[in-house]
Amino acid sequence: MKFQFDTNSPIYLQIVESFKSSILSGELAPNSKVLPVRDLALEAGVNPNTMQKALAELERLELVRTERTSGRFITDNNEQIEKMRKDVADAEIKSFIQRMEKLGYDKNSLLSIIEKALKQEEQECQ
Amino acid sequence: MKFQFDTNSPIYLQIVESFKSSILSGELAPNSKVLPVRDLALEAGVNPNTMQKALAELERLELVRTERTSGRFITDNNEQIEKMRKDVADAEIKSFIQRMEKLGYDKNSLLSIIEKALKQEEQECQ
DNA sequence: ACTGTTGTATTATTCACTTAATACAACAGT
DNA sequence: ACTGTTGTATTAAGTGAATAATACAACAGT
Repeated sequence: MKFQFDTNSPIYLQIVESFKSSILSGELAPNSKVLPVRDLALEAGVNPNTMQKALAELERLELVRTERTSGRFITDNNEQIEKMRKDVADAEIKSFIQRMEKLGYDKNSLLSIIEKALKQEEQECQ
Repeated sequence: MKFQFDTNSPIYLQIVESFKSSILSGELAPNSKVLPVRDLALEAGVNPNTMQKALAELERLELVRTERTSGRFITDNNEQIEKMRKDVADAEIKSFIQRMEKLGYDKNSLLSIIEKALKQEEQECQ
């Protein structure tokens, strides 16, 4: 798990978002073990305190649980995961539409533009 | 022009983005006059220094020019505006697709989800 | 020439994020 | 019981964003 940070928002929040996506997509399986804080910090190239802050936030979101002192685990609440996944996707879409509209694209033009972008990406991946 | 800031990225950058969209969409007409820094700061509820920093960045991006001491004006370079608008939209779409894919949505499911969201929003606006 | 409006520069303070270096607490495995 | 691995807490220092309070510089309009 490699992180690439941008300088314009707190690192720990970028870590939270990265984990969140991985958990919601299932890339990190429910109930699977999370690496120790120190290892994760080393891997991501950040201070252990920063990683700890990110994990504490993930715990607050109930995406991760702590079993002192065996370590941390991805939540096993599949319903919660599926619900959050839908909520996050919904928010993502809404914010995307809003930003595109502020750029002057109306709802009609949006669909065709996205279609074009998707087709282009498919070709590039081949 | 009202701003609503979130706490997780620098205010001055959020201001830059807001102006940028308004300029690229044409909401702020080319060559039109920009309000004085102090007024804008007051309107946005931020410190004049913060607004000044945002405007300096917009100038660096050549979206705004300064005529000391008449004030600031939106650029009149329409080609540049149109080019930037396309570039920004393209980046916006790419980043959106990438984030949705990290959430586990493949390209096929994306289109239908967006269609649904667009239809839903149209109804809500009526 | 004067005055007001404009952008710009300077200095200081506060606050959150980040790093750093430790120390402590709880338990699993032996 | 011992040891190592885990999470957690604490204190300090450095950095950049934001605010605050001024002061200065350049010109337009009169």
